[in-house]
Amino acid sequence: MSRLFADIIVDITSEKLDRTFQYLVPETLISILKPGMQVKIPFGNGGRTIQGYVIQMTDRPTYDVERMKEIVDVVDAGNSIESKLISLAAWIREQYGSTMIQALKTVLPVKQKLKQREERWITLKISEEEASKQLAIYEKKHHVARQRILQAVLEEGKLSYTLAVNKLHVANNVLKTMEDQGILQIQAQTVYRNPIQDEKQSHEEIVLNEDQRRIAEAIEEGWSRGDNRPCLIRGVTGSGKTLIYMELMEQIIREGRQVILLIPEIALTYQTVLRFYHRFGDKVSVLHSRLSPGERSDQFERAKAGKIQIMIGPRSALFTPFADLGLIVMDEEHENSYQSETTPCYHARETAIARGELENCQVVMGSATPSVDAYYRGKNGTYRLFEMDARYENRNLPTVYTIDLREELREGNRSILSRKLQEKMEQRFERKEQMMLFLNRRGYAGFLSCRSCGTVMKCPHCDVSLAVHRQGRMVCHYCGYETRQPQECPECGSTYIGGFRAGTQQIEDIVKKRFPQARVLRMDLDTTRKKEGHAKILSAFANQEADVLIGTQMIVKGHDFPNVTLVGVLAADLSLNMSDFRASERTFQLMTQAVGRAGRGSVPGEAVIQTYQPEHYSIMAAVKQDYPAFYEEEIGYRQLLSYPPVSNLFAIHGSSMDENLLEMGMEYIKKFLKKIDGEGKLQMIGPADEPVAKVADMYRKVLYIKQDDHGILLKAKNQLERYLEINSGFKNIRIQFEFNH
DNA sequence: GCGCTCCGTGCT
DNA sequence: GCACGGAGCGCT
Repeated sequence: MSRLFADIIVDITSEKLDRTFQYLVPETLISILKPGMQVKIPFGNGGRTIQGYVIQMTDRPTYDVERMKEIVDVVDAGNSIESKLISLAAWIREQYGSTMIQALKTVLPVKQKLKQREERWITLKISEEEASKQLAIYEKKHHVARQRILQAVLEEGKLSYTLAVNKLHVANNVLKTMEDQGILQIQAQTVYRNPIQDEKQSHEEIVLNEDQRRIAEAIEEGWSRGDNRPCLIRGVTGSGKTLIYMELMEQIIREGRQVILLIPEIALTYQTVLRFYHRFGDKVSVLHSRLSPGERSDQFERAKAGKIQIMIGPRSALFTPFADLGLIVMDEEHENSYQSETTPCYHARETAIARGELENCQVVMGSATPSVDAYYRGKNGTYRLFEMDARYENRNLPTVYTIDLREELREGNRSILSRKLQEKMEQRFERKEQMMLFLNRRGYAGFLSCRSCGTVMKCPHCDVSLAVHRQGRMVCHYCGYETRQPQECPECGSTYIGGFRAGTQQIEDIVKKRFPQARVLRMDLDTTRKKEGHAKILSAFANQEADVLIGTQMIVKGHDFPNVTLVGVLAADLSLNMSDFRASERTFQLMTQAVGRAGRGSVPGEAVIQTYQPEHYSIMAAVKQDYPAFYEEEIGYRQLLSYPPVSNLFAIHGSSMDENLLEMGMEYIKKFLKKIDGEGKLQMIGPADEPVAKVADMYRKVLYIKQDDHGILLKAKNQLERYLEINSGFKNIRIQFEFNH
């Protein structure tokens, strides 16, 4: 009879031990033991017993069986926070395809060495006079190391410990002895940084308006009768969703439970956090990307110890180890920063709901423009859907002008600024009001369109636009279809045909040339690369040090400038023609946000949207700020083409330094999937090059699989995982999985 | 993370 | 030659 072995991870919180160790499974545990379980194992030479997590079980040993130790026992972790988070890691692993270690590391952050945030200082404990005497004694005794150190402390007064050891070559034990003798003092300054500065908590009474109260009460009423479905609030910008969150949070805190508030990284500004701090005081803590891993685990420790009740942060805050988590709030649910870009590629929305189910906690999401996925589930009853259409303080919607760029060209205006936009800009300069010009450019692969009739070159098989590559090639990133770039438009025959490639820099030049008096600020990757560059530009603009702010997506997300009364969208099509089935959705969201930026103060705002496709539903709906209209159109297309959320799309991403090997590997994967899929249930597209086909010398390909039933896809994924593991041919290919991304 | 071994250092 | 203690290693 063959023996059973278990790969066990010993202690995830230590960097040095983030790998597995193999143990024998005793007879008595064979039928009980499962991956994810906590076990007691002997570890190290001292024969001590510690706890570990079973990652996977196998009958093939990878270590000398003679030297292998046996699992002692299974630990009943019961309801501990760790065991809940480990179940969540197991869920992530299953859903998104990664190793258990990767999943565990995502969920339980690795502790950094303590020394990183500890700076030790050496000072004199005796008077300088006594020190001089001591120095003479050392000289006599030929204690050179002690002489050196004492001399240095006498001169400097204060000496860094690491400097003393490294530069002065003084051994640690020497310093220890001198400390013991009462000559030196070694102080460790542990820097605990609370991200929020101490500010006064104002207990101002906040009153919800009728709409807000209605929704808050409805949600709470549902909870009280045991309805644990996630809640989705669609409320137009300025309808006061935050107040509803606060009301619900207050309720949960009163019950003695804790809350996680997820917000997109980009919205994590001081002002946002301050609002919650004012309301909830030092119960609140904040995570953000600037925190070092050590500081991050500090925050998690504080949460675990019950020192805070509310954690605010980006998607990783989702894994805060609260003992009795009662509510996860997810603001701006549609934001794509909720999608993890590194393995495991989890989505915070789905993962939040999974955690909610595991820990019996509620999930509330909100957005002015919910993702089609979430709204679809709201409509079909998987989520509870609440809608608010009235604007808070009854501010008016901005007036929106749609400009057809084809017409502009026909009438002889080749500038990127339409005549309407120029006219509106002129007015703002006269009235000393501010304006924003928004270029929704993302990625580098441009598309090709006819400047005369607006026709966009599309893939004949996939209904996505073709991406322009070098040497006049056009490629479909979904199926790999490739064609030569035409010299004239296939629809109207015009030769005025080209890719749209203007950047923010060019636009800045054009604006300065047209309006020499303009004070212009530009915000894009170049100008925000420097530390705090982002905040500097925004505050300069807020202080009205400039009239025009030109930028990409980042300028339209969550920043309120009361004096901005005009927003210009330079080319709405740029995000519309990305080769991606979510292009329309993203365009609608961006347009809606952009338009929403105009007129946040008392003066009514205006917006100009320039486009080659003014009749496109996502632009027409954005102009009217009409989410339901957009959704109805969009879901129709998704249904027609079997895209998520109606169907499921499973992506297998492969990357390798060796292009041929990668191509072969991806074909093998396809063959394997065809083999296990006897009835032809899996609809495969590709393999094809990724939109960016080569990154840092790694070639990248992708294979898509469509299937209505998520379960069938999961099964195929699990079988494929086993296949990849067994076949050594895949050693030099990195395979990543993604669901519905 | 923890115990073990190795080795530099201090002292006689 | 011996005692001490820190650094680094390996743990299945």
